[in-house]
Amino acid sequence: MVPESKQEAEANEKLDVMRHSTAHVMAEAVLSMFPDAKFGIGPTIENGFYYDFDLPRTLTPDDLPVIEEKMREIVAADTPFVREEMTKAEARKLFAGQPYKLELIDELPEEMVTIYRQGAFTDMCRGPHVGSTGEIGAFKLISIAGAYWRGSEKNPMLQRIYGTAFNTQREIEEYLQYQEALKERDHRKIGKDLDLFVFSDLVGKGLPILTEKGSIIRRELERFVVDEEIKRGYKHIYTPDLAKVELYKTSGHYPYYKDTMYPVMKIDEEELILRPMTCPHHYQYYASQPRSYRELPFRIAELAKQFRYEKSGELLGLMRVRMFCLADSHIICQKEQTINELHQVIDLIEHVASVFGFEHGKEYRYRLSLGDRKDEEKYYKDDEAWDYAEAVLRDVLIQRKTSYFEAENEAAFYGPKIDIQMKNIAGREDTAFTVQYDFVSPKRFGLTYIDSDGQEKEPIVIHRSSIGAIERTMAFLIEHYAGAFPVWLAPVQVMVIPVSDRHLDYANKIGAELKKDGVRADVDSRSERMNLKIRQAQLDKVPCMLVVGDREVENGTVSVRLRGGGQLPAEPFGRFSKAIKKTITERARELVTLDS
RNA sequence: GCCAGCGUAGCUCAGUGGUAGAGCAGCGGUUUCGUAAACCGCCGGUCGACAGUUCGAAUCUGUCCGCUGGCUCCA
Repeated sequence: MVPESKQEAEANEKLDVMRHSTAHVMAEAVLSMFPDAKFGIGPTIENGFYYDFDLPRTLTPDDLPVIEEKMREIVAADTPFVREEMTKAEARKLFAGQPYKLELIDELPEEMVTIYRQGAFTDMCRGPHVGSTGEIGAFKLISIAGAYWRGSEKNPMLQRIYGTAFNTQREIEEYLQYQEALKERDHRKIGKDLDLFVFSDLVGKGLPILTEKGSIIRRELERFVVDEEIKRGYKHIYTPDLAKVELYKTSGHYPYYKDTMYPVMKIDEEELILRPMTCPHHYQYYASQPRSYRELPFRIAELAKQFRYEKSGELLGLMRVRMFCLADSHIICQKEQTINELHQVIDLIEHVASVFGFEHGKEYRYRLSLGDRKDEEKYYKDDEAWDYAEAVLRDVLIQRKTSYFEAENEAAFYGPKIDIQMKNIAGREDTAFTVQYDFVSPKRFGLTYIDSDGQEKEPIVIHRSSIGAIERTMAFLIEHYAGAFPVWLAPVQVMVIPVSDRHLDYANKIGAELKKDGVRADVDSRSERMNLKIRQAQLDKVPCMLVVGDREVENGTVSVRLRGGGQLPAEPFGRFSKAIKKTITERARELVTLDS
């Protein structure tokens, strides 16, 4: 998101053209292997390209080097890319045996289409392309995947080949090495290495078990958010994870969520479901008594477990699960209070993000998620309310002078939202936090308040999550810190390491004192060498190691080794203890700062 | 859910038709050591599950379960 210079922009554009041409060369290679191949589309993507094919047999990874070899021959032959224009009628004749291309031709608004030929391969394509196949740089085919034609599961599934291309072989190697390095940050790998969470086939997929260490992190996050919200005027409550299905029919969620809800449980003439959302429970709390305008904004918050059926192929570690805990809230307010409330919500989210060290424009970006007036299946019908709500959210973002992007067809059924989008290590973007404007629920539930003029009026609801779904936020944090958590989140904050067994008493005394003060300190009392203990504490990413030997016992000091490898001179224990406690309460990201 | 690949000890992995191996971890011992791996020994697996082919299956086939990469979907 750093603005690129003119030269960079030109170089990137050139690279993009070359990648697109590489996709065409791959298509030619595939055509030579399968003369009956039907072609889908073959665009460029970040770092490479893909092409979708309908082939007489499924591809295996062994096919990739064969295709690559064929591609190299095409590049070596240095055949020119030839551009041609023709009428749609002519194009239909040319692509008579290509049903997918015919479909695309039919949908083009222009009368003329452009085609590119190179060697035996002809494709309908806007271009541009490199002059000839010899201009193609270094490339490598990466993987095979299934992909529905035009992205709809109702369409046939095509075979997609992903490839990467750069100007030089060296850049490819660097890129591949970088990809390998990213795998080391994958929260699933770190979760296993640091023993943060596990899965059991018997418990079920998408249902993580947090270990003791993982649970410490979660508890810290929960304490942090609950305290912060209570400070900011939220009422923190508990509501049941189950509800009668009628609740969700009343709320209007049922038709939109029935595919993602778990089946109804019938018991004693009642029909219960595991809740996919918390909102209707919160409305029932609000509606339990008549409300005055003096009580608004009425901010209800809960760490709410929610249950959603996600297709098995969509599950991803802690990032995508079937039961998650959302730091959820519903703010019921007067229409004229919404803008101020929205600012306060975003202030809270930005505060949380800054404590985590997530930077706007780097780790996250704002997405204004809009509805689609024409899609009455997916969105509640009320054009005027949509226009108003979208304008309010847009104004809030503009008032904050923050950059954002707009996305059509990403809203909730009850209104537009501002989503805080974060990228995971694999480059996939997900919603971390969300703020939603809801003009539907108050009507559905008959939520009202008595205004100062004694009239009964309809409020607005703002749905929001402050630290998002805790599982997902943990996943983002694990990847963000690569497992090296700031002290307040670290499962073990201090590891006391005696140099030899005779220093154990002193080590235990220090450990006990830290624990008494609420510091998560462990003593590595095994009969092992100090070097091994240091190594293990390093691998476990323990922020502070206190090495204690003869010198420390004698002087009542500790020798502080920091996770980064940095080492502080021997410190009086009291001074270290004070410093670490300060680091923890402040939720600082520095490991320890010793006052002079 | 769909397409493809994968599943061997707690972890990382070797073993491709003749009946299972390494390193680390764990356990027992020796060592008592100053900032990222001391040494010796031991234990550990119905090779994801179930069916089939075969004289014989970790290895071949089928079904199921799980994981990985995509597609679709989403906090």
